[in-house]
Amino acid sequence: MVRALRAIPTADAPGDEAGTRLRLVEAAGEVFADQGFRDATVRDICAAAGVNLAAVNYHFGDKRGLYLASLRYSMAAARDLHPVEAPAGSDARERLRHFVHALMRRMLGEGRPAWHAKLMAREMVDPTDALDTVVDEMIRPAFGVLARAVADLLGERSTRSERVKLACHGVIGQCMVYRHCMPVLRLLGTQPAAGTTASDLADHIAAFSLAAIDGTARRGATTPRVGAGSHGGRRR
Amino acid sequence: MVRALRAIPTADAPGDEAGTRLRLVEAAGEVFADQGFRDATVRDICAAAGVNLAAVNYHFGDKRGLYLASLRYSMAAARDLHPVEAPAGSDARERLRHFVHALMRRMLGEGRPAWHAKLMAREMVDPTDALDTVVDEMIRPAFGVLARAVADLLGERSTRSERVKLACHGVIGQCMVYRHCMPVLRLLGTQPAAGTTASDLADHIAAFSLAAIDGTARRGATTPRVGAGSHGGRRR
DNA sequence: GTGCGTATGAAACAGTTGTTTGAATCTTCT
DNA sequence: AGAAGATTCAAACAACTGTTTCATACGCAC
Repeated sequence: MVRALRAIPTADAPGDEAGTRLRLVEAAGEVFADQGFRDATVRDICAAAGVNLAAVNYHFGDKRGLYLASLRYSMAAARDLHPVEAPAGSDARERLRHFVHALMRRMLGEGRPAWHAKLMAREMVDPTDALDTVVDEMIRPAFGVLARAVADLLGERSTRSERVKLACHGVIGQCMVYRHCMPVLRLLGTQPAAGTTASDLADHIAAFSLAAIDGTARRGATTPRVGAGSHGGRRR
Repeated sequence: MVRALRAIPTADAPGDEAGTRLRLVEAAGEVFADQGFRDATVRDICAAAGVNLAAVNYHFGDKRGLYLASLRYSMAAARDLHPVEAPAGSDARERLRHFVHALMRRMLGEGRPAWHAKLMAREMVDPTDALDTVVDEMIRPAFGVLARAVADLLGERSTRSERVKLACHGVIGQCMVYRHCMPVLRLLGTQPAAGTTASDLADHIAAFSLAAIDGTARRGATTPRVGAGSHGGRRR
C-alpha cells in the first residue's frame, strides 16, 4: 500500500549501489541478453542475483522497469568504455577507422560484460517501447559521427545526402553481422578464426569501407575524392 | 490415444493443402514473424487462421512443430522465388550482383508475404534448434554462391580463404541491416526514401562491395584482380 | 445404411508467470 | 533503548498458455 504511493525507492541511491539494486541490474542484463525479455523469468533473474523474488517489483516497479534499468546501465557502459569520437583534429579516414573500431569493440563486448551488445541487438530486432530511448541516447549521436566522416570522404556537404546514408548503413551492417549472426556463422564454419580480435575485424571492415567509398566517390562525385582530410597516413 | 501412435497425420497430404494445415502454416508464419516464437500464442494463431485451438496439436504435434512447418514453408518460398544463382555463364561481377539482388528481395520480402524474412531474421538472433536446418538447407548453399564469386574477384582459388570469408560477411551484413535494423532506421530517420525498391538498394550495395573488392584486391593480392570473369560489362 | 478412420469442436487441465501481500528483519536517527 | 522507515522474505494470487480429452460431424468403401 505504501509502496504504491512512493515513486519506486530512490531511483539511484548512491550508497546502495553495491547492494540489491546493482546485483539485480547486472544479473537481469545477462539473463535478458541471452533469453530475451519474454523468455527471461523474474524468478531466474532473482536466483542469479541471489535476491528475493519480490525485490524486482519493490525496486523497479515491474519486470519492464528492471529491463529498462539494465538497458540504461548497458548504454552508459558502452558510451564510457568505447566512445566513437576520434581525438580532435583527426582527419576523415581516421575518424571512420576510429568509429569502426569502437563499434566493433561494442559489438563483441571486448573487455566488458559481453551481454551489453547482445541486449541491444535484441532490442533492435524485437523492439520494445524502450527503443526510442536507445536510439536517442546512443545510436543517433554515434550515427552522426559516422555520417560526418563519410560525408567528408564523399565530398558531400550535408550528412543527409542519400549517398551518405547508404554508405553509413553499409559500414554499420558490416559490423552488426558479427553480433546478429554469430550463431549462423558458427554453424556455417565461417566465424572468425580463434584469436581474431575485435580490432582485427575492425581493420578489415574499415579498409573495405574506405576502398568502397574511394571507388564510388571517384565514379559518381563532382568534387575531388581526396577532398577532406587527406594528410593522414594508414594506421598500424 | 490413437493420435499418440499415429505419426502426425500425413505430413504433406496433397489434396488437403487448401485446408486447415495450409491456413495454419500461413497464419502461424505471420504471427511468429512479428511476435516471436514465445510471444506468439497458439490461440492467436488459431484465431487468425480461423481454426479450432486443438488443430495445432492434431496436425503438427505441438507448437514447435507448427513453427518448424512455417519455417520450412518460408524457406521453400524464398528459394523458389528468389534464387541466388545467376544464369550459367555469368561472370563473377554479374554473379555477385545477382546474389545481392536476390538477397535483398528476400530481405524486403518483395512481391511475397513480408513475414518470410522476418521469421528467419528472428531465428538468427534468437536461435532455436531449427537453426541447423535453416543453415544447412538455405544459408550454406547461398553462401557458397557468394563465396565463389568473391573468391574469383579476389583471385583466390579457395573459397575458404580468410579474405574471402571477411568480404562475404561484409556483403551479407550490408543487406541484413535492412532487415534487422529497420525499426532503428525509421526512428533515426535514415530509412530508405519512400519508393526505394529492393533493387535500388541492391544496386548500391553491389556497387559499394565491388568497389571495395577491387580496391582491396589491388592492394593486397598477388594475382591480377581482373582474373576471373572480366569480359562482363557493367549492368544498366 | 453401416461401419471406420479422419477431422473438428468446446471444455477442462496442469504448469508457469508476473505480481501482490502482510509479516519479519534490518537501518538509522533521536 | 526505542520508534520509524526502508528492505527482505515466504507464501499466495490471478491470469495466461500449451496441451489433452472426449464427444461429435464428415467422407467413403462395402
